[in-house]
Amino acid sequence: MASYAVAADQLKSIIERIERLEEEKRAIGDDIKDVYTEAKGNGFDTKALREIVRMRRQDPNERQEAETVLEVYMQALGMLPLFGAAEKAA
Amino acid sequence: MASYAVAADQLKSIIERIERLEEEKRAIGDDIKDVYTEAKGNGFDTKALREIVRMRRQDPNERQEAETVLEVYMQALGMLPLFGAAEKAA
Amino acid sequence: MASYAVAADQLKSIIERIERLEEEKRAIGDDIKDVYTEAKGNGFDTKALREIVRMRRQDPNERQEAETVLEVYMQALGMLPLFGAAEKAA
Amino acid sequence: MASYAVAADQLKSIIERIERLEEEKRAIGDDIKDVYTEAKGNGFDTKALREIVRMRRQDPNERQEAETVLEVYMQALGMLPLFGAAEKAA
DNA sequence: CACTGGAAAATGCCGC
DNA sequence: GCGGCATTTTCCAGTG
Repeated sequence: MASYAVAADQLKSIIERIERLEEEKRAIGDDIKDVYTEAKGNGFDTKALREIVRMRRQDPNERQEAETVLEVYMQALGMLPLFGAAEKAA
Repeated sequence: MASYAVAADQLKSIIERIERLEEEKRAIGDDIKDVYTEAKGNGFDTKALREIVRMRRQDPNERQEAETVLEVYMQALGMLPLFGAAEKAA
Repeated sequence: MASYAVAADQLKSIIERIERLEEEKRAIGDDIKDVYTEAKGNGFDTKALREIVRMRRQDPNERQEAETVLEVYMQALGMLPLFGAAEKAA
Repeated sequence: MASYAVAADQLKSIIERIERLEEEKRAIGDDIKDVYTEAKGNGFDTKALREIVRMRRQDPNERQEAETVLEVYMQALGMLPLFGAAEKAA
């Protein structure tokens, strides 16, 4: 019977730890939002900012590969790639 | 009192119409998923496919503008744009 | 070389199928919007309507989670289960 | 010309602040994952744990929607409200 | 007409 | 390794 009590205590502890961490995470998420809002107020384009952040987060090699696949498909569809592939080889 | 009954009938009708339409919408969503799955089975890169679809959906001018902003930011951050801007002017 | 052409055709076919399906999906989305708009014109509260639809959509899921250990955990945490176990067996 | 430099500095600052915050956020996300992993090692069902956390998170929202016409609609549709209106007034 | 909040899509992760 | 789930991000309608 005591074991149930122990389990209940454990459970409570787990849930509370998670909730505390999630609260922190949410707070930081809000901070991030604030930075974007402030940036916007200073005339920056938040969508472009987000894209920059995303690009920097990615592995350059992966990004490169993804881009290459994309261009092959665009070629096949007759969509001119915005930029030539040739100069990349250089 | 009858007016309540009428309203209840109207309400039911509204809800059911929406639910029917949402069911259709969901079914089409499943179809789309199937196409991607099949494409994947044929060796296509679904992520790139999704990007192609997204690009074709976008207004070319908007895409162009967004890209321009992005490059300005990348320049300012010393991130070499993957492709030169010069050739675009051409 | 022909294989590239084939792949290009396949690719076009895939993209077009997706685009067609997405167009259908979008049209249905518009229909749904129309129903809400019309309902609003008849004095219904669209927000509440959406809530109703959401609730009815979620119900089946809740039934499925009946077999989880959820209730045991809720008991241990002093959260009353929404419904007694007895009535579920019924 | 100096203004460009200023803007570039501002931009760098913004990006770096976001990246720092995202790193913190990611770290906390990892901590949360760790708690779940540890709990699992102690015999808890992580899926049920997540459900508990979600339920506790949603409760406040449900309280807020108390003032909607939801119940009227539910009545009209023969859906019993989860809780009586009387106890809400309390 | 910009902004906030909510729905939809997409990405990433975990379990099988 | 893949399918399904959860999270995250994006989009869009409603609102001030």
